[in-house]
Amino acid sequence: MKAKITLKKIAKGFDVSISTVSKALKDSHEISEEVKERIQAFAKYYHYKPNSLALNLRNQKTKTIGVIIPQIVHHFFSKVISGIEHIANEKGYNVMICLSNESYEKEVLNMDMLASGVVDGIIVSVAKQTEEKGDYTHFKELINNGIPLVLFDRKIDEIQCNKVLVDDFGGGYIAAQHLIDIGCKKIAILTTPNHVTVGNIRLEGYIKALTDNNMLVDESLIVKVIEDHDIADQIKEIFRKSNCPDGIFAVNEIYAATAVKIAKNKGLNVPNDIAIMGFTDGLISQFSSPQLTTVAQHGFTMGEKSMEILLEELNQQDTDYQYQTNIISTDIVIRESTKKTN
Amino acid sequence: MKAKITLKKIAKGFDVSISTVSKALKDSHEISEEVKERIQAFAKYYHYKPNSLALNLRNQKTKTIGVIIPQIVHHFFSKVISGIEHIANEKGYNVMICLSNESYEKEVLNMDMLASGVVDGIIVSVAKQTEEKGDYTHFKELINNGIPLVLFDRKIDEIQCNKVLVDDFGGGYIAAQHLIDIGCKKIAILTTPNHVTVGNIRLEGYIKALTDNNMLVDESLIVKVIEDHDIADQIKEIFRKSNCPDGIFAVNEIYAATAVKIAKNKGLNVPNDIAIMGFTDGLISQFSSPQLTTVAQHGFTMGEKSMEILLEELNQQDTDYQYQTNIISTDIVIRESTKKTN
DNA sequence: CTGTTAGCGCATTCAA
DNA sequence: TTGAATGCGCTAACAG
Repeated sequence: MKAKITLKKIAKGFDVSISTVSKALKDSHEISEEVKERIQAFAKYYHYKPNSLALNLRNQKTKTIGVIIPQIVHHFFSKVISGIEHIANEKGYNVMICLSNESYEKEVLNMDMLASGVVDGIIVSVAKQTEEKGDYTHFKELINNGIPLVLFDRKIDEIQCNKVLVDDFGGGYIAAQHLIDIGCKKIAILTTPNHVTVGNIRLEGYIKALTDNNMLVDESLIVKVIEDHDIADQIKEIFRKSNCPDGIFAVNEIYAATAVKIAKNKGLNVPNDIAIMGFTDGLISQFSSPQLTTVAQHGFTMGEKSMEILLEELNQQDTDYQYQTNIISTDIVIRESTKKTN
Repeated sequence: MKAKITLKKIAKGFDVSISTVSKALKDSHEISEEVKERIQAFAKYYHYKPNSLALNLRNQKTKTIGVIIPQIVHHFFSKVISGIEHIANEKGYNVMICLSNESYEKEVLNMDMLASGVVDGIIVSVAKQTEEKGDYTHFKELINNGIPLVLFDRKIDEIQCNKVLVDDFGGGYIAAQHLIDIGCKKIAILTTPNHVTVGNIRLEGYIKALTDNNMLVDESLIVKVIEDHDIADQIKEIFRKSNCPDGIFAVNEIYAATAVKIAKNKGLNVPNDIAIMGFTDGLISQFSSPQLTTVAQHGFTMGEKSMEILLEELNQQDTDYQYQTNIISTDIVIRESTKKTN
C-alpha cells in the first residue's frame, strides 16, 4: 500500500515549492515549459489526483448532493434516483443516497449528517413516520442554515422550499374516470391511511371524479389499508357478496395485484366481472396476469426535475429567489385488466 | 441564510482561543467547568456541528464508503444496497452510491472520483461492458493505492481482492435438478451471452445437473439471449413445434416471466405442459401468474456481507492480510409454475 | 519564472 | 486552566 501522492511529495522530489507544482499541474503560464513538462510527466506517471477533501474544504463546496428516500427496494424511488443521477452526472455532481426506512429518527440522523458539510444540497421524500408525527423542525433548520432543499413526491405544506410533486389528484381523477368510462357502476378504492399524503390526494381525485359524474361516494367502498396488518385480509373485505364492486382503483401496484389475485381466487373474471387498476407503472403491472392498467407517475422525470431545480437554487445569487412547486403530470396506461370484452 | 457557525466564531464571541472552544465542546478536563458550560450551552443553542470536511481532512478518513452498481432499478441490486446500508449505518458509515449503467467508462469515472479521497473503501459489482472488455486496470490501480475494495455478484478472477459471490453454479444446479425431479425430460435454459459471468456459471450448473442425471445436453435448448434485440422474439424460438421443451430454466425473472407469457399465448399450460422457473426472487416472480418458482439469491445478505468484509479490511492492521471469497448460497423457492397437477 | 504566506475548520501537542 | 502553533492538502494573492 503506497501512501497517496500529494503536491508536497512531488515538490520535495523536484526540490521546488508546493505552489510551483500546483501551478505546473494547472499548466499555468507562470511556469517555464521545461519545469511544467517534467512535473506533469511525473504526476501522470504516479497517477496524481488532487485530494477532494482538501479541495472541498478550500472551496466550501463538495459538488455532491444528498438524497434521502424512504425505501430503495421500490420501483418508483429507484426510478427517481436514476433521474437524479442522470442530471447530476451531466453537471459533474455526485450523489449520496441515504435511506430513512420511513423512520422519523433515521431521517433526522441522515439529514444532520448530510448538513454537516458533506453535501451542497439535499433532495428528500419525507418518511411516512415524519408525516404522521408532523414534526418538520429538522427541515426548517436545514433551510435556516442556507442549505438548498428540494422535496419530492410527498407534499408537505408546512415547509417552504422547492418541491416536485406527482399530480396525485389528477391521477386519482383520471383513474376513476377511466373506470367510469368503461362502464363500472360501483367503484371501490384501495388507499392508505389519512396521514399518507399521496394516498389521500389520490382519494380526493377519485371522489371528485365520482361526484363530477353524479355518482354517490360509498364509504364502504373506501378501504384504507394499514400496512402493519395483513394486506390481503383487508382487501378481501371489499369482495363481500352484498357489496362487491365492479371496479377497483388501487393507489399502488401491490394493492392492485393483490386485488387481482383475490378476484381470480373468487372465480371472478378480470376485467369482465371486475375491472382493476393501479398506480405506478412498475414491473408488477407489466408482468401480472392480466397485465394491469395503471397510472404512470414518471419517476425518472421527477428525479431529473428535482435535480434541475436543486441546481438552479444552488447557482442562484438572487436575494429574492422564489421557490417553485413543480407538478409532474400523470398518464394512464391502459392494459388488459380494464379492457372489457363483453 | 445565516453563515454556518464555526469554532472560530464561537471563540470570537467568548473572546477565548479556538482550541479552548474545541476542548470545551469535547468536555475536556483541561477546561474549567464554568467555561465549558457556557460554551456548550452556546454551541447547543446555535446548533453547532463540526464541519465534516475539516474533520475528514484532518483524520484522513471520511467514514463513508462508495458503492458502484450497474443499475439501480433492479430488485437484486436495490436489495444489496439495503443490506450495505443496514450494516454501514450500524457502524456509523455513510454510503455513496454511483451507477455505472453497465458502462465501462462510467465505471472508471466513478471510481476515479471515489478514489480521490471521498471514501474510505469501495464496493462494486462490475459493469457488463467491463466484463466484455476485460480491462481491469482501474481496479488494480485502486488496490495499489491502498483503497480497500470488495467485489460482489460478478466474478472477476483477474482482480485480487475480497469478494462476495452468489453460488451461481449451485443455483443453476438445483434449478435444473428441480425440473428433473418433477419429471421434465427436455429442459431448456434461457441464459445470457458468454461474457456475462453469472449467466455463464448458472449454465454450467445446469449442464452439470443434466449430466449427473445422465441426460444429454442439447445445444439447441440453450438460448443465449442478447439484450439489444427483442427478448421475446429470441425466446419464442424455443417453442418451435419440433423441439419444444417441457421445462425451462431462465437465469433471471424477466426471461422467465416472458417465457410464461409466450407459453400461455401458445395455449400451453404452465406447469403441466411446460414447467418454467427463474432466478432472483423479485416481485415479478411473486406476482406473475402462475407465481414463479425461482432461485433466491439473498441480495440483502450479500450487501450485509460485503459491507462487513469491507469494514474488516478497513480495520485491519495486519501486514499479511488474506483476501477472502465469500459464497452466498442460494435457495429454491417452489411456487405454482413448477407444481404439476397431472 | 518561482516562492512565501495565508486560510478553509478542526484537533492536538506543547508552551505559558 | 488557557492559548499558540502546527498540520491535514490545496489554491491564490502577493513578493521576490
